Amino acid sequence: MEKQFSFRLRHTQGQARVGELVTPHGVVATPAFMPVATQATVKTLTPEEITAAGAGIILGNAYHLYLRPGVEAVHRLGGLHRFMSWPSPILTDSGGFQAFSMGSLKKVDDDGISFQSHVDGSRHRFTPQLATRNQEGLGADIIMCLDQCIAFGADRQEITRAMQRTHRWAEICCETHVLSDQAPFQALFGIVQGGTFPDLRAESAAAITALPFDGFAIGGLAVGESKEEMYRVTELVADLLPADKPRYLMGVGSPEDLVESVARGVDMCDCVLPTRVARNGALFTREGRVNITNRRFAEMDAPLDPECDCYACRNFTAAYLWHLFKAKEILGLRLASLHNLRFILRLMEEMRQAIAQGRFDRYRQGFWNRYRPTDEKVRQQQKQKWLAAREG
RNA sequence: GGAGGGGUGGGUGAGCGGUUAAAGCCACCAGACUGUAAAUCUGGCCUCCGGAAGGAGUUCGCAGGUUCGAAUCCUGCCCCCUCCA
Repeated sequence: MEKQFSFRLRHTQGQARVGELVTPHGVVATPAFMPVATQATVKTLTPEEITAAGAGIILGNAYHLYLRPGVEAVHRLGGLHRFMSWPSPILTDSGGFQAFSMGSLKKVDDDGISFQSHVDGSRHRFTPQLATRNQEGLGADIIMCLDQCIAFGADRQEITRAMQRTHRWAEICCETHVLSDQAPFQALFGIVQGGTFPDLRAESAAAITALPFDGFAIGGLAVGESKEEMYRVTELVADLLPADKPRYLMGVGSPEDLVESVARGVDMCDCVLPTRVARNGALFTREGRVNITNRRFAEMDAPLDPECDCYACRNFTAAYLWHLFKAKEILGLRLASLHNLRFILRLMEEMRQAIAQGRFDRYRQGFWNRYRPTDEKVRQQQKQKWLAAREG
């Protein structure tokens, strides 16, 4: 049976590209941002709301769904789309990233990842085969290879070993998936690793693009390196990926990073940032991020962002959002999530349009003329503190 | 009228002679969050100087006293609460 997945490149301007992902659940315009629905839900939002915000594809997580409610359960309940009542395309992550983010609960060897459930402490093991079968069982439109993600700061030897494992696992995922009866309905993406070492990235890109993948992801970024480094590696890898396949930069999603990634030829991104940050009161505006809990919003009798067309900004004042957050009302989390998602998805729409019309450079410049990102030093400091707090 | 308990920083509430400008929690003020162990975490929060380290000055109902030293002990006064009449 013929593969029900393809990628069509429509326009390019410089490195930036506009295209379409054709999947069994519909066509997605790229560059696309995928809101993250880790546990079969984009936290606080309904599928209708996510769609209304402009999302054409979302990301689910095979690690979390494997643990709860279980791949078999989702399968029996009609697959992930039906289970969560999401009609559009879904991409699932393999669980490789969890092995990175869950610290002491996991142990990686050459053949897979052994880990303890963060839910009940039970012991499990993911191999490339199982990670692939899990995602086949969930029924996503696009599934990801199991890979090993390494934190920034690891030494070259460790990065190399993780990269080599990722390559070996990629072969196994390909071999496993091609035999599946799901193969015609699912795209399989490989993941390039290699940290911030240019030669390792090149080596990884060569190894991964040699395999019969439907698309290619850049993994192992946004894990602590500076933005300059992240952009540098993104550019380097994107240039080494085939032009006729989609390129997916994993885990990236601040407004400025999306603009810079698209400028370097990235077609897909996903990120928890817009929704997570929203739940903590940080909202995107054209000028940068603001904390809605700040005193200055207490009596602002106007939308947070008058230029925003999201449900929250069309219907409520900043003062009301401030109140909801101060009172810890659930609606605040929902409206904030809706706003940030709409901000990001609109940014993507605007970029697609700008590229198609050959004015992306100007658009990008216009973005930077207004947008002030968070101070890099502050980010690094707080990140360290966050990690320390989680350990202790 | 009789018996007892208590008054601590915006709130609550530890402390009961020095290591206490005074725990913790809440509130308040700010910051962070990038393939979600996240509606979480980190700072600040008497006043003044300092970016910070730190320094100086005023604090534990009010007024006296004991002591080298008091939120902590003593005396008086003012409030509050519980039980019995």
